[in-house]
Parts: sequence; structure tokens; C-alpha cells
Amino acid sequence: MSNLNNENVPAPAVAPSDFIRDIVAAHVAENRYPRIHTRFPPEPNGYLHIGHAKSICLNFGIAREFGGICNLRMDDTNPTKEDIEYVDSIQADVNWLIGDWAEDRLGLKPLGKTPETKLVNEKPDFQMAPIFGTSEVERKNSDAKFEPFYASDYFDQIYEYAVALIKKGKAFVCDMTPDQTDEYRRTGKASPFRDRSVEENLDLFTRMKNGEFQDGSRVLRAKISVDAPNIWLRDPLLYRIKHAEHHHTGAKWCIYPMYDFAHCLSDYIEGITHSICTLEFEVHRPLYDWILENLDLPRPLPHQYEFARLALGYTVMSKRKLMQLVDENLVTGWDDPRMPTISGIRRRGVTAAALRAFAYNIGITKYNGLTDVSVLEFAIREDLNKRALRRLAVLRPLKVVITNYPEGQVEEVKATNNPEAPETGWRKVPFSRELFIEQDDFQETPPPKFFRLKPGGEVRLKYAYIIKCEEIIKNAAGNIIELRCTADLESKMGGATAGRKIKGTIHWVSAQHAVDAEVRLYDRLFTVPEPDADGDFKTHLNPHSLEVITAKCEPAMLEAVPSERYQFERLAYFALDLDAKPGKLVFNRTITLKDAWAKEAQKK
RNA sequence: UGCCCGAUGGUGUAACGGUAGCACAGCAGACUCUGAAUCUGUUUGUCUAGGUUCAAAUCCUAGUCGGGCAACCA
Repeated sequence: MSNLNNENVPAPAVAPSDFIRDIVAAHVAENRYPRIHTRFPPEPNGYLHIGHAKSICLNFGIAREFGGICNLRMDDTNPTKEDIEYVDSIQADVNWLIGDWAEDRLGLKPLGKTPETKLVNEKPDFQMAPIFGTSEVERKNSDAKFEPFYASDYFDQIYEYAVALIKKGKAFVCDMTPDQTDEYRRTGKASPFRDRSVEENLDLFTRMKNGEFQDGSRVLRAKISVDAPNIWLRDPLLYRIKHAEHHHTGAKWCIYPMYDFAHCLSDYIEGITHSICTLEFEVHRPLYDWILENLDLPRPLPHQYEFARLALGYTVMSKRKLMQLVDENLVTGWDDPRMPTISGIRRRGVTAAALRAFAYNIGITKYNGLTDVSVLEFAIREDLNKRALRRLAVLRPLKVVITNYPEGQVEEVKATNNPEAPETGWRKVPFSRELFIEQDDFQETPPPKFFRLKPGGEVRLKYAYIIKCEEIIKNAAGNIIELRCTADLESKMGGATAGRKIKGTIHWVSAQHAVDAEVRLYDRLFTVPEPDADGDFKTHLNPHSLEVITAKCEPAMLEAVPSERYQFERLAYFALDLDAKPGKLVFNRTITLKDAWAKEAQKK
């Protein structure tokens, strides 16, 4: 797969510039940190999607451009929603996306390693340093095993920090019900438990940890303010009780830290310098800072920066909605090629390089826009045009008999593998008396400007002869089932009349040599640009988002491999699907070629 | 409703007080043994109103519109 990432595809000419990179560049210029350190912290509660790809490209891109590191971290503080399946898929997707590009910037840790306690400026400090700078291949060949970081690996340390806040009188155990807590926070009233003694808080928090209390009966809250304008500063929750097994820590804990408490501390423990997240966390930033600033931490503190998440036309992006599509079998799985998930996009045949180019092209801002799918489609086509091997295949066959071509004769014509990459050479394609052409390439009563095959008209068969349609044969129902044509037998490449100017050139396959392939034609999943703008997004599902047909391919397709990309000439780009087996070709249509004729024909 | 954030062609972005540029999309043309690719040309824009300044997309004030947050989710 590695050759798919860079070969033949130019890197973006200039490194992108945006407000976050500007900030990082300024910090580098003033030597604020010994090294730039970002992180990509997904919660393992679903598969990664193209919005995450934007974040991955940002965080790893910065690490790459500024000589830094980007940690992969599972933000796993809620055991009831998370699962090991997602941990595995996240790793696979990240490795695929950054492979050959920022792989050497990926921060991982030795398997099973937990934070070390060190003395910094005479203060105890928890640290979790990454290993990095090894490629995936090197890691696989090494005896040592590596894994991503897990917020759950810091539960001991985060607990210690909670105790420290309690001891400073900056956190308290609250016994109100969830509803009461909501009510009090909304109205700016102080919890009746706010002024418990340090001793009582310590005792209660220990007993929370020891499992003496029911879920929901008590929480640990920071003591910041009862009526701050920013709700997140109104004595926010730090810990809640959940008697649940955790996919990574097992049954060790029955209290789990909230996102706000765990995230900033995880960043600190890992030595993150720039904690980049999406806009909805903007209002959490004061809390992020408050926690870190109230703990007497000896090392430089990380800072949070926010950017706008990706919204893409004709799809949905929330994990909840994507999971609904999966659970209700509206798609075949998280990696269904119609899904905006990284695994779906990959299965569809899009390369990592194309996805990265897309991420670069859309930029990073704080403006919540809706990116047109054409931007994604352009990145995919541009990438595939340069790398895809050209092949002849007919999706909807129409039989053609060349009446002046000898029965039983077979010849092989030379066909270019990829005009964009001449070094890929050429192959032989068999030609014979009976062929298949595309049904769309013939019209009995053609509209104006139709320069394909028509009665009495001529067209060039790509790499072969110019043919003329002499006769149409129909069945009893009146449908065209066969065309009788004559060929200009001197018009093949190098022939006497090869230079004749014929407006149309069409693709074909020799009937007796054609191989069948299952072809899955995908279209957008939804019929409207913003499926979740109103009501139920599922009412906007495109009923024609998948069509499965059997295509007739030139015999070279028998040698198709998953790592390659193919262009069925004049039609679309295709990639071999996971479901393909020896003797059973299955192709996914990644994306169609641009079709100027379809546009022209629509103008009527 | 409170708090926070944002607003540049159809879409996504750049311009960091000094010529509003790029990409996608669109349109027109050239070329073409892929109606692809490539090449050329081109339509379209600074939310509004005040202010500061020789000069404002940029700074200030107000408004308008849009988004986010107000989970014992992240």
C-alpha cells in the first residue's frame, strides 16, 4: 500500500498557512517550548470520519512542519460508550492516513507503560513521554511492542490531582441528584454541600472510589463559582460514579473523570504544547486553564486552540447518526463505501494522499461553513488521474458484429496503461469480430452534437478500427439487441487511414474474451446537501445510492490487485473491493470521470 | 434568555492599515484515438450603519445574520 501514497503524486507545493500554524510558528520563533507537541485524541466510541481526517492532517501536519510529535491518544473516560473495536479501527485508520507522510511524527508508547513520577523543580510531577521516529515497518520488526496513549492510563494520576484540589479546598463532593445539580447550576445557586470540610470531602471521595455509593448518588465538583456567566465555571463536575467495566482498565475503577478534568491533565502529563480541538470546546477553555493553573504544576502548561469542524455536503458527520445508519442496516457497516468514514472512503478506493490533499485544500478557520462535495471529488480525481491504470470495460453491453472482419480471427491491439505516466507502458487487448460496446454509446435517433455511434455514422474504437453502423437488429419487443457494423480495416494505429479525423472514440471489449466482474456503482448517500438540517435525516437517504451490475472487462482485469487503482476508460475510477476473491472480481466505483456530455445533454 | 465565537464571489479560503488573490464549481474556446486530462479566456465578492485614518476587508462602536455551549457525553 505504501506506493499508493506518494508515487507519482506531487506534494502540495507550499505548506498550508492558517491561524493555528501562525500561532505555532510564533511560538517556535520565540523558543517557547523545547519541542512542538500536538495530539489527536478521539474517543473510541465510533469509527473515524472525514472530519477526523481534517483534524489528523492538522495535528500531524503541524508536527511534521515544525519538527514536532503528535500523540495518538484514546480519550476513553466513559466506559459505557466505548469499545475495543473502535480502538482497533482508529489505529488502523490513522496508520493508513498518515502512512508514508507523517508516520515518523507519530507518538506512541511502549505497551503497558504508565506515567512516571519525577521531581521537577522540587515538585513531584507525572510524565508520559512518547517514543517516536520509527516507521510502522520498524516498529513491526522490533521486539518491543507499542500502543497509543490512553487517558485511562492516567486514572491514578488524575485521581491524585483530584485529591490535591480537595486538599486545597478547591473541590468538593456533592450529594445532589443530577436534576438538582442541573437546576442549581442553571439558576446560579450554591450546592448545599459546597462548604464541606476538606476531611469530609477526602473521606467521601475515597469512599466513592471504593465503591460504597450508587451510580449518580454523588459527584466530585470543582469549587470555582456558583454564578459565573460561563456555565462551565459554575462548580463543574470532575468525577462521577459509574460501576462499569472499562475496555482498557477493566474493573479497577468505579469512578471516572469527566472530559474536562481528564483532557487537560492528559495533555499536561504527555507534555502537549498545543491542544487543538473543535469550536464547541471554546467555552470549556477557561475551565481547561483553571484546572491546570490551580494544581501547582512544574512544567509549562499546554494551551487549547479551536477550529471549525468539517461539514460536507450530502452527508452526515455525527458519530451518533453514522452509528444509526449502521445499526439500522441502512448501510452495510462502518466501512460501507458510501459512508464518510475513513474506512468507508478507503474501501471505496480513495487514496490517503487524495484525502490529505482535500484536508489541505479546505483550510483551517473558525468559520462554520459547508464544504461543497466537489472539492473532495476534485482531490480524488486529480489523484486517481495520475495513478490509475487505464482499462477497457463495458458496464451495460450492446453486442456489435463487424461483418467484414473474418470469423474466428483474433488480433491483439496495443493499449496505453496510463497516458499520465508513460513509464507504465502498454498491454495487449484482444480484438475479434464480435464485440460489446456501451449501450449509451449508440443512439438510433441521436440528439444534436451526439458524436458517438448512430445509424450510418462512424466512430473510432479506441486502440482499434473506425467502424460504421450499417444495421440495427431488434428483438420482438422492439429493443435494440445487436448492431451490424463494418470496419475500415486500414484505420488501426499505424494503418493507411489511421489519421482520419473521427469525432467520437468509444471503448469496447471482445465478446469472446470478456471477463465478468461485479461492479458496485455508488452515488451520494443523501439527496439533499444538508440531510440533518431539519427533521429526520434518514428521510433524505438516496434510494439509488448503490447499484450492482455485471460488467464485461478486458481480460487484463483478471490480474487486478487491491493496491492498484483502475480507470475504466471514459467511465470512472474503480478499485477492487474487499469482497473480491480468486475467480470473482468485485469492483467499487470510486468516482466517475467528469462527464461534459451528460451536462450538454441536460441543457435541453 | 445568558455566555462565547464567527461573517470576503455559488462554495471553501488568502490578503495581518496601502493594487481584493487562489482553489473548486460555472461559462466560453483550443486540443484530444478517454466528451477525461491538459491549455486559454471569463462571470461573480469584503453583512449593514457610523467612526478613526491620507488610506479600512483589516482598527473602534452599534446593529443584522449565522454557529456553539448551558449532559453525571466527548
